[in-house]
Amino acid sequence: MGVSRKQLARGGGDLGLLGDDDSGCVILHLDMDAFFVAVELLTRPELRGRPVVVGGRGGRGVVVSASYEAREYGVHAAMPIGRAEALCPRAVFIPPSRGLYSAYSARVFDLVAEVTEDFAQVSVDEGYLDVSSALRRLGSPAVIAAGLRERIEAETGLTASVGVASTKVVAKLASARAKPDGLLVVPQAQVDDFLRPMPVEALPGVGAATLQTLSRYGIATIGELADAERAWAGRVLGSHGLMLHDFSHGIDRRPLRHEAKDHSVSAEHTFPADVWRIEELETELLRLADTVAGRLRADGWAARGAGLKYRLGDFTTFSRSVTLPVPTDLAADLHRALRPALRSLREQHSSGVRLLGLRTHDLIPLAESGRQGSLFDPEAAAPEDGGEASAPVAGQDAERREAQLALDEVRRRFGKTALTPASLLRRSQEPE
DNA sequence: TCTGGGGTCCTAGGACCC
DNA sequence: TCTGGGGTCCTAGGACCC
Repeated sequence: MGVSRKQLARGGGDLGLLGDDDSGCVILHLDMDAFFVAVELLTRPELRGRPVVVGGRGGRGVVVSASYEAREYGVHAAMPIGRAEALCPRAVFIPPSRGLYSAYSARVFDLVAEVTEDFAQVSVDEGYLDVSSALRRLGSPAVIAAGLRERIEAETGLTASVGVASTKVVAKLASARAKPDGLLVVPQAQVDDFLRPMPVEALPGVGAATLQTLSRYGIATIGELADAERAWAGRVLGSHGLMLHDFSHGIDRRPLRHEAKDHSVSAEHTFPADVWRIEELETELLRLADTVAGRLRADGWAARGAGLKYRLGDFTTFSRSVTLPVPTDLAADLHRALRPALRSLREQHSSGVRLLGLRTHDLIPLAESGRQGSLFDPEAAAPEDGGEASAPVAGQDAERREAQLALDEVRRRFGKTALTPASLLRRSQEPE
């Protein structure tokens, strides 16, 4: 597989940064170009070259992905769909098909894994590679990056941009600069020249709040942050500030792959119009519980904690969380645990509700065995003082089976689409 | 123009125990 | 009777990312 000089120069040639000195630049950041839109275009090639926007759910949706043609009109991700329509009325709007994107994502990361096992996928369309162990087999980092881009395009029809540098933060900024369909190497000697002119908000970790704080102190570029004292950044922004100051010098202490501390599974729903009736809120709570519980079971987790997210029409958001009496992966348990919180929030705040969310946290893995009731680890269920367990394991087993049977029966009778939350609700109220 | 959905990480205060 | 500090758990909220 030959890598042309031309391809190496794409996206970076005008900066004069690219080139032979990729020594030590073993970190690659791979970022698919307008990924969701690009996948849609594979099956609708007639839309190529036109402004295309993936996003939707009429009314309250946001832009998930916009083609580069649409971006010319100022359309970008996270923008309300209504505004995108106003900016670019002739754009084609496509509702997202997440399953399809996951399938293409898997194909892309299969190709990544052929380069090196030492990679970290950070989202469907983005990941980091450490190619130090692949150098002897595949060539220099720039050659590896170019080869990977070629293979992805050949095998999937999708284009990716790649940044090559010695740290994650610089590689990420490099791939952003290379977009679309580009490759950029930032040699170690040129990191400062590359970073300093950029706006601070280009740094990952600088969002609206941090940007406001920094601008209060007259800091607008990465160079200005780099010139500030590190200790000052720590005083103003805490540990976050220390990391950002490091970033501004191209220093990134984060490991390539880091194990998440707080794994969680959640679901949320924004209503088409604000909801006022408690019955409707409880129905939605049950629907969310069923979604989350199903995913917990599919992934083999039980939750020790559960939380409610409650957002009013004016966007003020409240959260309530509880520690569950016993770890669970059942919708009925989650619903029962959070219903009192929902009711009390409804009483405290009389205005309409825009969004309801349910999150489970403190997840523990279920035992692998097919043993029924393996969910309930006696140690977790029993009080430490050795006194009487608050929830005898056998009783929990029975309840678990019963609740599952109830859910299954409703599904059998009404089918999945007609999940009849009302009947589920009735059942889940019975234990009380 | 009016703000999705699924996540992670951090901080801070109060309860409780030693 | 008053006063400690450290550690851990729990909860609420905020910031950020894709």
